[in-house]
Amino acid sequence: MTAIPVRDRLVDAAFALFDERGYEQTTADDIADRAGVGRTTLFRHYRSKEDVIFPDHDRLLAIVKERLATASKADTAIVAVTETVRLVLLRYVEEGDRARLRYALTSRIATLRDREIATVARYQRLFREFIAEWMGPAPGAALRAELMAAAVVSAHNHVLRRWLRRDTTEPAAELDAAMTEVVSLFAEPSGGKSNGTAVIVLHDQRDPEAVAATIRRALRQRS
Amino acid sequence: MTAIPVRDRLVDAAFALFDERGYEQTTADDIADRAGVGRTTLFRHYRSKEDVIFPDHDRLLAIVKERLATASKADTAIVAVTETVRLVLLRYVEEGDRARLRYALTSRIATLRDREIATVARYQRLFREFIAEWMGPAPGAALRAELMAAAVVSAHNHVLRRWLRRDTTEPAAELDAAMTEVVSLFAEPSGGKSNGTAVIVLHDQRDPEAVAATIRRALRQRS
DNA sequence: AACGGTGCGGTACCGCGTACCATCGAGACG
DNA sequence: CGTCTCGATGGTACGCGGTACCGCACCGTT
Repeated sequence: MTAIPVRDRLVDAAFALFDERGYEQTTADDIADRAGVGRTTLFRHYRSKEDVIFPDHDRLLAIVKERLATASKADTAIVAVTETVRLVLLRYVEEGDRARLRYALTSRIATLRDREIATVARYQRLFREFIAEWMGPAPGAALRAELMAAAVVSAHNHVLRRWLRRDTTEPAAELDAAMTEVVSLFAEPSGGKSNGTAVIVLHDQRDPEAVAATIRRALRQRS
Repeated sequence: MTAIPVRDRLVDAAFALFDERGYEQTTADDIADRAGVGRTTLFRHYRSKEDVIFPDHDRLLAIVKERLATASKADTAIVAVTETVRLVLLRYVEEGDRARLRYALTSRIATLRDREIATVARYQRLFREFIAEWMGPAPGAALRAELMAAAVVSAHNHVLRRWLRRDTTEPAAELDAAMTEVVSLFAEPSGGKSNGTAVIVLHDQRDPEAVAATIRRALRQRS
């Protein structure tokens, strides 16, 4: 009769009840009852009441870790990060309206919002460790790795939220653009060791003084 | 006899017990008992068991909000952010060993770590809103504001953790350096509107090609 | 001395999460 | 076909965090 697995029935019941009565007004018994199972079974499949409406982060975290680990070539590090972030974004997008309903809940309920933030921090940690290893033990690299990891995750969340709010229908393209901006923020000059004088002539829509200021800043940050 | 206020006694008891038995092995009754009060009194002063060992974030959040709100001059926006971040850092540093003990706990106990992360996110939100308003409704400003807020908070946390781990004795100076790096990352050319061609001649220790690449990147991120 | 406010303790209750045990159904095997 | 095993389920009881409510003692005021 009910070919739908217990886990899925619990998820459906939880989303429906949270939407109807609100999160705090829904007890674990309510969810189990609507799913047609006992309360024990609920906690057997999900660690907590919150877990029911959150995707399987453990699995996705493992995927991210694996994806980053299998990219040791120094040159492809940024590519690995970008592709991994896109992978995570697409996971959410695939969920469709379910992700939007979760977003509506996390926007209203402080408990769920905190939970979401905590999981995001775990992703950020993976990216930070990867970037830090990629940058090596240079002085200031730890800070730069932390800043870059934060930027990567923020870019992802920014685009994801825009998609959740239906502000965009092309989340993948927007993520690429956002990641391009992130990479350009942290781009370092290539490691050429020779000394010299640079003379650059360029056409730009802005005030030459402003351009010169930009250049001075860009070079200063490298020293 | 006991001139020490109830609130402080509870904090002392909580830190001591968490350190001795661990967080989960300590019940709310244990804390109240050691503080010489009833369990009811504990929850009258602190919203939850976790709250006892966390500083008064509500108050500090209000201070941050107020500090940012009283800085509308466009030119001093970065200064306002920097000074506000330093203000928060000094709050922690003033706590001394108590902050370090809390750090030891948040490093081990997932529940407390998640709590800490959630509060940090609230600070980040304040900075994001302030920076976004400062940047105005320009296209891409929302993303840049989010990235910058994340960077500001990450820089703060990076330096704070270094101080907590006794990796530095000059947290304020290190924060200034970190914030300088953050600002340089996000520095924009001044808003001159005129068109023109820039010719720049500069002396630099690096390969002219590398310098040119840096400049192209710096200008591209503006478009 | 009567009064009201304030801080505290005690009790009861709800709900989450865990531990433990009983049960049932689907094969495996004699 | 009977029985045994095993995995999944349900039920019960418990610990603990957090809330609501009530009663009490200690204040200063009038």
